[in-house]
Amino acid sequence: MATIRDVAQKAGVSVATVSRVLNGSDAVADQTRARVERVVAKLEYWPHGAAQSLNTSRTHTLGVLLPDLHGQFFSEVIRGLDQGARERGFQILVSSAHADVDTVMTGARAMAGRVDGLIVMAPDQATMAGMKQLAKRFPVILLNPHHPVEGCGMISVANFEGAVDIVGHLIRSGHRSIGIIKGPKGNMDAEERLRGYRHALRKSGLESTPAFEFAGDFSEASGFRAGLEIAHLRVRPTAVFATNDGMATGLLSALQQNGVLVPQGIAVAGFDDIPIAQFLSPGLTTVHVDAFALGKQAVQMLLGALQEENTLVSRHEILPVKLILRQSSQSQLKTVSGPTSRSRAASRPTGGN
Amino acid sequence: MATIRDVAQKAGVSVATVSRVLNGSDAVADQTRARVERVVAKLEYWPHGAAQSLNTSRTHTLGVLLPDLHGQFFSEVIRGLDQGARERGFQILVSSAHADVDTVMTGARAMAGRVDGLIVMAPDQATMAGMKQLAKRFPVILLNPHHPVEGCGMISVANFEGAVDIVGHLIRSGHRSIGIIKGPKGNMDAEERLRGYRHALRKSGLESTPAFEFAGDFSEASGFRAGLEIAHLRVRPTAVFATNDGMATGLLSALQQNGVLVPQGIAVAGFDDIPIAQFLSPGLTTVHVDAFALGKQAVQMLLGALQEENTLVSRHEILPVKLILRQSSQSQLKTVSGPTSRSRAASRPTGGN
DNA sequence: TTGTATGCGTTATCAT
DNA sequence: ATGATAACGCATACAA
Repeated sequence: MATIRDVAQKAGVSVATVSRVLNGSDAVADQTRARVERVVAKLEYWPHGAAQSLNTSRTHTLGVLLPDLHGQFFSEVIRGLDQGARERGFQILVSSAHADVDTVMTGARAMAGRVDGLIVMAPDQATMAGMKQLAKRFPVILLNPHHPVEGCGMISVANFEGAVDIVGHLIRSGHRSIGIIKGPKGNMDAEERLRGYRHALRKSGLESTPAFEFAGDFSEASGFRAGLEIAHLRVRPTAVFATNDGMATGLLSALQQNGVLVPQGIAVAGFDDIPIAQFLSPGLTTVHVDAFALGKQAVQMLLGALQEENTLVSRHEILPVKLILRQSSQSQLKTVSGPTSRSRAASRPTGGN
Repeated sequence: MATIRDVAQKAGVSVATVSRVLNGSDAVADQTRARVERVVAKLEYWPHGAAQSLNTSRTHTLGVLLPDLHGQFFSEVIRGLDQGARERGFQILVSSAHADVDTVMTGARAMAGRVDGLIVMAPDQATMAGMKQLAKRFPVILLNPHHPVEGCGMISVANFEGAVDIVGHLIRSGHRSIGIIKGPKGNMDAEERLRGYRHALRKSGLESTPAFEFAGDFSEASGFRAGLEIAHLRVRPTAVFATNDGMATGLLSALQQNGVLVPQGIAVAGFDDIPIAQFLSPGLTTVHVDAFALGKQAVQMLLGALQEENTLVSRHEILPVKLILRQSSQSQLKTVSGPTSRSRAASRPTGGN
């Protein structure tokens, strides 16, 4: 491939002049500019990114460190990141599947000299250890960090508030026996949503019983498993709060396969409002989190920090959430008396309880 | 941050020696190696990626160019790409939302000198123009390209075969009036699936009527719109093939909201087998595409090409697909005589015809 | 307005 | 076994 020297030679000018033309410097004669541009086009010259960043110390790239989670929520965040970046002429360098501190640091290490800043998604308890060290090296934005870190920008979803809201909604709808499907251990979103659930119960004089706190890991399959468990319970809760929509999807599926009607038999609520939530049947009551905005906002914060140094000292923003009411929580509790719902079976009863 | 020179100075050796230690050269005394390693650790020295790639001409990074589409399928492909890459010590540089040739080329241009190769996802008719030019500059892998390009590696999903398969299944189930929800224009997957649909009909002596070919763009919302249209039809097809699962999700939702039972009233089939497909109710009959494997395979092909030059000349692999039968297509056509299904209503009939 | 020369942080070649 | 030094491709301070 042609280098800047090839262009200079063929245009009969110095490399400095070519560089000026390329970078839009005004101090160059129109005539020579035209000549250089012609050669650039003919040679199909593209500047070498690594060489550029080597002496400008700017890469126009943002590093993104992801945990192993997948699903629609994360993919929306990444879309937001990418779009926010491209709007400002940046690209994103991704490294994912980070379980422990070591893999995170290895990923970050490979980004040294290749990124202008770092966005770390959902570092859990285990991976938080490295964040402080990273912050010495790059400007760092933490998304939903397990706890605050000095020197890092942070954006958190209003998990606690959202959980309080949605559980409050279930309580106001008349439910007194409300279960929860928890998320992965050590995960901040999971912990905060659980805390909000317990808080809302306590606030209303209800007790949170361990028997109705079901294990989950944010995957559809884990929601399905919890759903099976619930369907076969002798005494079921009248409502279940799945701490993310993926698990709510699995939960709905398990309940319906076992002849438990939603919302008549059990009300179901989720969290995240992923795109398909409104297309489930029944439509899923959930807490809307604008994942796309979360990504975009993170990029903006990071890019802001790149312009004016030292603006990043432990800045912490909260992304608000919003309750979305759909059919899955519209239970008419008064008309349901027995432990099981009325006898009309679900469309595909494949088992019972 | 510390550079290799700082390390060399503090360790009392030359930069060459430090470089040897870092790159595991054997020609260095144990004693000096230990000394250098100690200094590296103390200074927290991390090599500068851009500088390394400047003279090795290796970046250990793969560029990924994405179209504007999103959804679970794409996010799975990206997971596959990322995991395939990280297993071989590579990272991926992402640039998405490419509508036309110009934005694609701009994205690619920003990757010059920063990547060892390129993976371009689903270039449609409009963006195909630039591929040949890209291939002169990087090793390029095309995923589901609109048409073959000389000099590019290619991996395509067996779209045509899958569509023939699934429509054949509907026909074998007794359906003679089968509709389709089409994908975006110019998109290869969409075109091939449509072609397969028509082929399967023709093969069985059925006619494809324009009236039963509904517009769509692979989004849930477009599937929902098509579903509304179908629900309100005077004469409905007895089965509908949505050309991806996202649209099938929207379709199911619209049908159920309008009191059309699936599969009793209408059988539904999708394409892709995204993770939630099995958790929809009814479970979605679809064509399984291993999106994760697609991504991983693309990386393998690209890395293979990086090792042995010239192995990439128009190599074309096909990713096989597999029919997945679930409840959404289990119609008992014989027992259904009228234009509407039997009287037992859907769980939430909010409208109907 | 243009050219020369230096340096960005590495790796690799060639001496020693 | 180790060190000096020339690239890698570009931007820029300084000279002209």
